[in-house]
Amino acid sequence: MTKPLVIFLMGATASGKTALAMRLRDTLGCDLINVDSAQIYRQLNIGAAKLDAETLAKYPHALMDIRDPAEVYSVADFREDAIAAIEASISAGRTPVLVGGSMMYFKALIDDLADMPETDLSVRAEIEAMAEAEGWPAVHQRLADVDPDIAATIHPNHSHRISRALEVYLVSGRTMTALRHEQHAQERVGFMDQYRVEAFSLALDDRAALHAKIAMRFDEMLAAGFVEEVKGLMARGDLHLELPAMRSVGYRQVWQYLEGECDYETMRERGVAATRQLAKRQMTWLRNWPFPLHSIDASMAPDEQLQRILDVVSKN
RNA sequence: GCCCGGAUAGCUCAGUUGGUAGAGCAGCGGAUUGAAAAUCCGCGUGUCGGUGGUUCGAUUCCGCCUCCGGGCA
Repeated sequence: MTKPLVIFLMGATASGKTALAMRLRDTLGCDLINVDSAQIYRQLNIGAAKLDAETLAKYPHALMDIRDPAEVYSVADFREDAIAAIEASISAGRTPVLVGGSMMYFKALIDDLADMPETDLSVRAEIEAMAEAEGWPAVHQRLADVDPDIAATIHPNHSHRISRALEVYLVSGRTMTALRHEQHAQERVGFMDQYRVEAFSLALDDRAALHAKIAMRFDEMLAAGFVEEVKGLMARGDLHLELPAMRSVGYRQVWQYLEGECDYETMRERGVAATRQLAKRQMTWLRNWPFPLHSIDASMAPDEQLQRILDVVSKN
């Protein structure tokens, strides 16, 4: 019994992964599944580098436009949705292709997540208030009192991770360490055992060229009406900068510009810099990925990129 | 042409009462178990504009030069 093929197309921002995915679909007739934490949201279009509606109709992506920007989508939500989409594709006799740059989403997919309580926003707010009053190192100390093992792996300033670990304990009465032990003790069938995963890493290795491309693309977004798009989101009245959707690269900077925090040119520079930093973090994930990736340099000709995937996939 | 103020890291600037210098941002590397395009950690040699002088020693004081602001003509 051969395992069903699942293709990962993991790329840093501005590496051309969307174009490659479209060619792959043209060639193999595969199903595209979005792995981008910003494209999950409706109304995040230009700044999220989302394909236009017309193209999306021809190249449908599962898990795209599935949340309102006021909502919070989590990596656990993603894992569940992605597995459903993968299963649907396979049972329809096609090959699922997961395309995107949210590396933690890919990571959670292959490694599974421990069975932990979902985020509780009110508990998170309590922890936030605690940090406000005493500082994160103090909150970290509280975490160390109940779960020293996890605290030892988290830096005293690492707000989000401290918050989450403490939240798990406050909500469930169980420590993250204990829950992770349980996870590892279970004999669950792993993602990698279940599917034949062929993972491709797409990045532009020439850093100067990558930076130039990022700047160019951000300018194109501005020319396409990115500021207007954010203005529209602001005008809804129910969105704010604390929401994950509005913290996305570019959206945050344009939002701050619209609030008068900086001038246009500064906004542009900050937006471009934030994109560069995102690409760098994505490349850190790819460089240190737990299993070997088939790497494709983004400067390769499109046909060559496609051929590289076909060569790997057609083996066996 | 004259007067005043600048010239220090890729950028904005601080500083050295004379002993060759440090912040923020950017950049680079790393971490990552329900916010992840998030969040956090680590990394700072740069003819201190040029050139002469004073000095044991000048980026620092003095002269001249160059460039950039502002003012007066």
